[in-house]
Amino acid sequence: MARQASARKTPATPERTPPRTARGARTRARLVQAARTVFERDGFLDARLADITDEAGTAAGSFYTYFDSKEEIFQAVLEEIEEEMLHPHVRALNEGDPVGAIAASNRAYLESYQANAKLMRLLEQVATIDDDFRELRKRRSDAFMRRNARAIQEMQAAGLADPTLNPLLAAGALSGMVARAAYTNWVLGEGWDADELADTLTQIWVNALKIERPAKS
Amino acid sequence: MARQASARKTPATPERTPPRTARGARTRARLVQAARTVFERDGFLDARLADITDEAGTAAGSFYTYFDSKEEIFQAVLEEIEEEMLHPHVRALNEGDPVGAIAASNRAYLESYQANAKLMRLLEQVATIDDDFRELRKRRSDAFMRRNARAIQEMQAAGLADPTLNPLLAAGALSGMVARAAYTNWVLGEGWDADELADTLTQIWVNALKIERPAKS
Amino acid sequence: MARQASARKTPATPERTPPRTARGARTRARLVQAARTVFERDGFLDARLADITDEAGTAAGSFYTYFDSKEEIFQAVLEEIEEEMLHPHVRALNEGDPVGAIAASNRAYLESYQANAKLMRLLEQVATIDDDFRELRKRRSDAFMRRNARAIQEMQAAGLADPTLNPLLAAGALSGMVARAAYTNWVLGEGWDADELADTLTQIWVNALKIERPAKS
Amino acid sequence: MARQASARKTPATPERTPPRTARGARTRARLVQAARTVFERDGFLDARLADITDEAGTAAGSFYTYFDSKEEIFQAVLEEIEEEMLHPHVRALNEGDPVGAIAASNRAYLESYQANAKLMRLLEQVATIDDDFRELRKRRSDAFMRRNARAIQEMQAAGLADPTLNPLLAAGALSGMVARAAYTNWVLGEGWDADELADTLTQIWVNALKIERPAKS
DNA sequence: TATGAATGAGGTTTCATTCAT
DNA sequence: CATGAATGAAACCTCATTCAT
Repeated sequence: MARQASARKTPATPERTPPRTARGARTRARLVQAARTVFERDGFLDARLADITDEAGTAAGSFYTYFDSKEEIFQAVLEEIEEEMLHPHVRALNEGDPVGAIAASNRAYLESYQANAKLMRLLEQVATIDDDFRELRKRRSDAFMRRNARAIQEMQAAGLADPTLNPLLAAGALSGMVARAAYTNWVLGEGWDADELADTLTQIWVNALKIERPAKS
Repeated sequence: MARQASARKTPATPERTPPRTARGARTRARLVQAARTVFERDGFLDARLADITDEAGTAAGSFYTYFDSKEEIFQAVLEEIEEEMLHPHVRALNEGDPVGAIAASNRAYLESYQANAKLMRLLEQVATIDDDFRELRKRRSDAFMRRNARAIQEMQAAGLADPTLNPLLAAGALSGMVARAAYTNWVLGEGWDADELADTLTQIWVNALKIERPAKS
Repeated sequence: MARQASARKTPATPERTPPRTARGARTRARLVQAARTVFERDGFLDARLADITDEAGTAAGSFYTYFDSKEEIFQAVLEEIEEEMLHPHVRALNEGDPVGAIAASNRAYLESYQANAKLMRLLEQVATIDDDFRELRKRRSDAFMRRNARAIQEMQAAGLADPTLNPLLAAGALSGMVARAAYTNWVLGEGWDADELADTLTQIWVNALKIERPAKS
Repeated sequence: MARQASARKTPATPERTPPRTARGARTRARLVQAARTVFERDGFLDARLADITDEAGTAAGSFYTYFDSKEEIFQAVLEEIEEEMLHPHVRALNEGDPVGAIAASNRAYLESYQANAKLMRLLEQVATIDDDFRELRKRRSDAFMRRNARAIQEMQAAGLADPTLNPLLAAGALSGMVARAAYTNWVLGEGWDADELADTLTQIWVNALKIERPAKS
């Protein structure tokens, strides 16, 4: 009796037989789109599966053709927007112009955050609720941090940055600062001016690392 | 999953006839203590009122003698520990030794955060779930931020800090940095060394403000 | 998230905090009574928990105050009628009059079976569906069988029964024969005359064991 | 739990347009084979049509090309194995050697039961659940019983068996005994030795009928 | 015929909240 | 005030069955 409950909500297991039909793909896409709408409107917790299927215009049962849980469809929502959402900006802290690189990086992060503010708020909520997503988020910012740490090290090696700073910690702290500022401004609705904020963050970053502006202004 | 949609109960109305008898006061205290235990163990969402009354050793119905909702008892938990938890540290950014003051402030914040890590994680969760608590938290960090902004302004006026920084934004960014670092380290479990972290944060703060170390105290 | 499912349907764990109130005891009793009614009317499979709570006149949720599953309340139904149902008859195969003892035993079994035919049919169904109840039933008939085996051995030792029979197997086979005949007659509705059936079973039993009728008739 | 209430689909109407093409015949056969596998593995109740079509490697919808219900395909499974399963043994109770005939009959029954134990368990379950299959099973054992009854009558007429026994009832009881013993041993897993069991059953049968061993064959 | 997605009724389960004792 | 049982509105999830391709 009693069918075993199959393992649930695993961002670690994205495998699931994808739709084998064009119609299936369309339905799945409608569900993911609907989920995003509902999640952004109601938050993860208050979203009911029925809301999602209603919004998608499918029967309640159809949800389970593609997903096992709210977590799983949330995962799908995230994947769908991975690119537009994930810091696509840190290209080059270590070009010829470190200050410009930092400014560009910060600006890119803030813009992307602002553009996806609803989603970021959502992520913040889910990370708070679900350990798997917390881990996911942590892994991502760790990667981001490590990249920044490397950049700092290189600047230190090049004699451009304060050599007494622990590069990993400094990277962690400064990356966190930017992330937190974005959160404060667009999720909590602080109401800072986006440009001023970007400038101040960059200024702090540059000051903190004691970056020597090369000859040029 | 389920979990009823969180009814908005306002932390703005903490008034409620307090227990009239000694027995009542004791029961209420047991409930608050139990709530803290359960919240810290299971998180706000997964905590059921039944868990709390069980832990407190009272009947389910007794809960409503003192509280109207989970939010309200959470509020009570927060109040009970207001002192031990809330930045008891920002005493003196503007003493004669600004660097020392910043270092002390940061250290105090981190220590307090570490000591109450479970609770902070909890607050983070609840703020994510309940608009009223989000507001509450924001008001608090706003206050903190404004105090720091004033201190920065004073240092700028005294010629001790980079005058080109927007003091409000800088205060917001740097306060957020410290808060985020604490969260990363003790909620997400980053595993940084507490002393090194404190030192680095202070160093960044000092660098960022370009604080001139006075001749030496 | 997601509260763990607590272990289910265990006839092995009859422990559960009993009602602490008279009202509670009454409600529980009403539920068990209702369950019996519904089970006997609809069978175990087709009985819905809602049917039971409706019949008992309680709210749907009240079921879970006392039971975790349909299996568990079925267990309670069984316990409630343990005495009236369970072969309370095999007192004395080994009295002075073995034939009379066998006749009495068989007759008692058949009468009890007939009186509880609906329930026996139910048990048969549940044992077929649920391994735990299959085990339960097996343990019971094993005990019955062993008692009979002992009686047979004693008769063999006393020179009253065919000494070449394996007593355990013979006891198993003959006990099973009676049980099966009862099942055939009152569950499958064979329509044999109860007295004739009892006589024939006894006659077979006596013949099979080659019991020497003592001097008397 | 759930499991839709078993819709009564009548084994009495096995007629259904048989597959018109060779491919159709193959698909149908694959389904029946798969059904047997799944039924034996999971039991009738826990078998889902999806399990069967998966196992058969066909689409879910294809099921309905050949069957209307789980009951109907179960019926087909039974028909497919009618021969190997159904008492192919009662050839000759009434030959010159009644004891030998009984022994052979019992042995054959037991062997066949053991060989198809999984299926017998299944039948037991389904007969418990579905009235039509209960009827089916009853009709079969009735037939078996009547044949045995005739044999007993003949032996009685020939002066070879206890003339005071009601031949129908005795046949019913003794046939049931064998069936029950087989069930106990191979479905409930009693663990008796097959040969000893066969010998004991035969011995009981012979004793019960008081069969006079003829001078010797 | 075969396919595989879509459907939705039906049942279960949870738990905040009320209420009689 | 305390108790602990009763309530019932939500939600979830399954799977036989239908249907467009």
